[in-house]
Amino acid sequence: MPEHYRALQGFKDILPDEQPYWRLIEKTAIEVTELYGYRRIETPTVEETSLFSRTTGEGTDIVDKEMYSFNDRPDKEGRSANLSLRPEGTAGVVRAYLEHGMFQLAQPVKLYYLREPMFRHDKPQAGRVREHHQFGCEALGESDPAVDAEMIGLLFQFYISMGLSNLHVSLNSIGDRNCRPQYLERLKEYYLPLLDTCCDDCQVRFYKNPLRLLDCKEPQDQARIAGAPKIADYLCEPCREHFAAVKRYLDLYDVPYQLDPLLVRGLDYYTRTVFEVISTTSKQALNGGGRYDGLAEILGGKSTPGIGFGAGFERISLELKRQKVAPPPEAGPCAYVVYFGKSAEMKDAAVRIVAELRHAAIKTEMGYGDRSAKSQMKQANTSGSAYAILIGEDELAGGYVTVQDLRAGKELALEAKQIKVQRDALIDYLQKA
RNA sequence: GUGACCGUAGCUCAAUCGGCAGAGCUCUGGAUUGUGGCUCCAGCGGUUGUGGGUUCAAGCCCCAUCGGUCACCCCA
Repeated sequence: MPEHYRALQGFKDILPDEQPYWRLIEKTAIEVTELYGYRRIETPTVEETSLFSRTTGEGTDIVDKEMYSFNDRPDKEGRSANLSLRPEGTAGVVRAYLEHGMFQLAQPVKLYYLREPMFRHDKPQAGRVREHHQFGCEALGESDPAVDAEMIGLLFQFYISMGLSNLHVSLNSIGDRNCRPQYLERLKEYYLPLLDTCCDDCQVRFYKNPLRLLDCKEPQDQARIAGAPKIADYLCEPCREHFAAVKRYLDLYDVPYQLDPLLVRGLDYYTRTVFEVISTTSKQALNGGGRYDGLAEILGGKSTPGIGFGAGFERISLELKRQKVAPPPEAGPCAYVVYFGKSAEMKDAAVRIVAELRHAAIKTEMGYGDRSAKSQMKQANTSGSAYAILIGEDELAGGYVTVQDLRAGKELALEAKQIKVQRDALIDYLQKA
């Protein structure tokens, strides 16, 4: 047993000082998604492993190397299901859509999830932890490219509303099951004669996931990538039209975007539109998303188009700090009750005042532990409280309290910043102050 | 999974050639027995990540291990 417990590698405490950033993200996300007609959904953190392996894809790193999977306790027959902490949000939402018959509702069904923990057993680094939190949207049951553009527009508005800039939207279409296989053949034809000069990773990619050949960062392979056939030139007519419409609608939404023919995304279920929003300064993707028109069928539902994205709280928070966006500060208390003297009667009176103020929804703190008057005043000051409510022998006897304005400077004489307020008039006084 | 750098008080960091583990901040108390920010004093706080090794002597050198940071892979 360890002598001192520590959070697990890649698992982070989200401390009070960090919370204002997360609150800003949450507040903005709720405002913007609901503006666009999305409704909140929360799905379980744990699902059957196969839900992810069948959708995200065998062969992807997420499924093959990074899932937290375990056997459940066996049932009466001794069978135990293999479960996983979810590595991403889309599969669970689509499962819920099918399970609850949401295909019966008016389509599309537009859903969002917020601050949902996701788990991937990666090696931690900047903007990457093993338990991370995502804000995501999913629009199910509609293939209209207006939905694609709307979602990207929503996302862009979300970032701008928080005060971020220096972001760009990367956009591509990776075709569908009609045209992508043909493109992949052409890509492999192109790469085959060059293969033995490619980097080791690309040798593997060629067989495992040829689309990712375009993702290679090795300098030596950049020239080959530049000369490779582009999927945009091989899209079938429906995909081409869909992509053209997405771009047109994005213009109507005033969303600036950059076409990136090398953007392919790592999850198997994507079709047609794929997008990321990338920080220009850190080069890191704050979110990733795309259309997944075949996903519901994989899960045994009828063919249902869908599109979604997941955005990482940790990365957004990092970017807010990098861009020096200050979240709204936490509100300090309005009143800080200070009591002079250590009699039980005195402390009872102090506790009673604190209770009355809090019941009246006035944010109130008090000194604890019978600290000295000076010490309590110091704490009142550092708490950021607007007023100190002083109660001592005189006040107790006279049925009043002394209210001291802490925002007034120390230089002011006591009389100038203190006022006697009758006990039963205190709430009224503070509410009007 | 691969690689680089780094682990000293709650936080930020000192410690000369290997020679008594320190400071600032925070917190607590005090500087006229009931009055805030500045100042001053004091206190709390450490098995120098852990385990070995070299040495008269290790925070410092060596090995291992754990952890952190960053990059790659991958991805939010």
